[in-house]
Amino acid sequence: MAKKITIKDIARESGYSIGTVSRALNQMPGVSDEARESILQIVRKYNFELNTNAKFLKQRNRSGIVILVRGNNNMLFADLLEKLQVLISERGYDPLIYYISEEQDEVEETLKICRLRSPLGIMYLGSTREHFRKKFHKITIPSLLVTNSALGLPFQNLSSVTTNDSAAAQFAVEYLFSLGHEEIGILGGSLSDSQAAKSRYQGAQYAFYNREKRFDFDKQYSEDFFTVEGGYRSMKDLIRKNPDLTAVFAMSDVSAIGAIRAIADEGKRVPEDISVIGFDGLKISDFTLPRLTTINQDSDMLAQKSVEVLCSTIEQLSPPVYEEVPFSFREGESVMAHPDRMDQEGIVLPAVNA
Amino acid sequence: MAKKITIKDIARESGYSIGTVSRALNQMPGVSDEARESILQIVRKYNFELNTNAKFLKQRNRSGIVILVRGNNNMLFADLLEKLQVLISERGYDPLIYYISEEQDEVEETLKICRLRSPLGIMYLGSTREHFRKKFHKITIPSLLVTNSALGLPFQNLSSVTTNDSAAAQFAVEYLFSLGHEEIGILGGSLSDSQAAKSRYQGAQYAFYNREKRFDFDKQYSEDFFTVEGGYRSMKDLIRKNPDLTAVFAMSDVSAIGAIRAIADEGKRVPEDISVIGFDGLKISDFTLPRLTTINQDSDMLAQKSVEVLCSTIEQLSPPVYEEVPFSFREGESVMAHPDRMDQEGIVLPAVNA
DNA sequence: CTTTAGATGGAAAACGTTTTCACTGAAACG
DNA sequence: CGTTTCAGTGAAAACGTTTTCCATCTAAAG
Repeated sequence: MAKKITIKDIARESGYSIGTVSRALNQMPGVSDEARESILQIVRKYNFELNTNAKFLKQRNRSGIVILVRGNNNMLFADLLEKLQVLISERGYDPLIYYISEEQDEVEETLKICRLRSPLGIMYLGSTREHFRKKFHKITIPSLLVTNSALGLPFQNLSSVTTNDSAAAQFAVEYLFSLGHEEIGILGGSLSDSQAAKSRYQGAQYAFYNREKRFDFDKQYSEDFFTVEGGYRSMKDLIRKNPDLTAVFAMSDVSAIGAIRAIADEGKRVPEDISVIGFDGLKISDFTLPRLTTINQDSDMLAQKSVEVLCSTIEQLSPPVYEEVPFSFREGESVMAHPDRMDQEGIVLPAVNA
Repeated sequence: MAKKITIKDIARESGYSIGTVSRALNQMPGVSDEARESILQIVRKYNFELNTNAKFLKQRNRSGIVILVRGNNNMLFADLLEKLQVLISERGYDPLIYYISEEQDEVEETLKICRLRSPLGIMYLGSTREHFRKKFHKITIPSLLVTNSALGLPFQNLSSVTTNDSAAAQFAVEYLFSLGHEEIGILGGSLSDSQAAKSRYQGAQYAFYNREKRFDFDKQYSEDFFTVEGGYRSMKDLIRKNPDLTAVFAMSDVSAIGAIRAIADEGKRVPEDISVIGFDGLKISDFTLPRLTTINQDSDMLAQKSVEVLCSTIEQLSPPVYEEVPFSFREGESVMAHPDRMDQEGIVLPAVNA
């Protein structure tokens, strides 16, 4: 490798000053077309590239937006990620994606990243455990939870964009009720760690309340990670605690897939013995056996709103926003009417209202 | 962000000079234990970290390694990504993740990224379409294909780390043969676009050759994207072309899941009517109905080797390396012996030899 | 002719490190 | 005791940019 060629060399050879070359290279105003052209020619000749370290050192990365993904098990994230990245780029920001594992401390990692890259804002995909809420005050740049509500949290720099989890969950459970199910189980992520889980749990509770049904927490609820294994374990747990279960609301599609496996391993069938409704609307769960009946999250709109909200809080230093995106319903084959209700007459679907 | 803290601040607070702090932080000689300890304490207190841009600017080296993910459908990638990122960080480099969609021109995108970030190297997750191979000469920095072989390509800066695709595919098909299947179908990604697909196809052909079986391309092969939908379509296609099929080798787990759905939609059962063997060993495919029998890719080792190879080519400008990682076999429930061969006696598993 | 304003371009100060060099004081040596 | 040595330290010069603040130069306006 020949000696590294710098902007200074370009300046010398072109006869213009360093400042002018820099401006020409960054398409800034204040450079005549003539100068620009002659500079670019020399740049091309030497295949010159600005040194990124110097560049970023100087401008202190004033364009980065970090997307922090925690625990990549959630397949919805993969979909969201790509869309987020594109939208962020389109707005002229620079998307920086980081993965951290479940074990790492998201606040400390955030601080580390901030120190390193000084981003303008941060998006969190999949996280608000208790811990996070306790330490978040350390973070002062505009932030956004995607998929977990920040409503009610006392942070002036933390917005959120979520599906209308509560309404969606309520719909899901009412749907099961409307099909004649009485013994309905709920499984999903940790209520204390995941705000999404909490909202969905709450929505489910409304459904019980509306129907004046009793909900026995110990016999009808089980929580674990939002993973296939988690769903599997929860379902096993539920069946053990309540063998009469005829329907289950799983708070994510992957959990549902694990749950379906668990049901099969217990020698029962889906949906004949136990109906399962999921949450997410993953592409893959439309191809499983049985096809999953599920609540569909609108990843396009989630991504779009997320970028919109974060950028506007960055640009205008506005107060936090808690946006909700409507859900939709996707009918598969994993839910059927309760055997006592096989007439199918008079089943009225609850309204899909976000 | 709480005001940016620099080495200067550490120096002031510790009472030592900037130079000493720098030496302490880089475990260089010439610092007393006492000074080192007292400096480190303050560093810990503020969670201070050296600014990489400044550091690398001074040292005249760069630190970025780009991971370019194309088409995020492949769930294996999510797993790999996190591991790659961690390993790259551990080596002192700076992982930069970019997603591009299937439609974008990966070479042009790479060049754009290079202009922006001047990375030291690039890893490609999931891509070597024809197009890529045609234009790759434009890229001159050390590169690596993860999961697609670059063996035989005429590029001095392109290495690869793959599972031993050919051997694995050969094993898979021989396994089906050993269970008495004769009418075996193959489905997967595009042979002209995906080197992985090509290698797996080749391996499968060896199995046919070894058994002196004829392979009728038109009736036993169908290709589509490496997605659930792709698998679904291919399987439909295969069944139409060859209704007597009793076993299928799917070149990815997601394809296999789509294929299983297609088989079900045709009114047949897996594995009673058609056996399906997959490729990847995704966690989720161990929970489907039926559990998928599959070739397991060792994502840990893939990640580790990838980082190792790319870093060493970066550091030593060494010629390209084409590393292969051994596969393993995971038995599920999606494969059974051919009805004519139900005795099960004398079935000898082919050897798992990568 | 002046005056003014708008382009254009240059000089130089950052940005946060690493590293060289020179300077300490104290221990080791004769 | 004087000299040498040496580990430990600090000061300051890079590293290659961006960016601010001026200084020109031109052309239009008065």
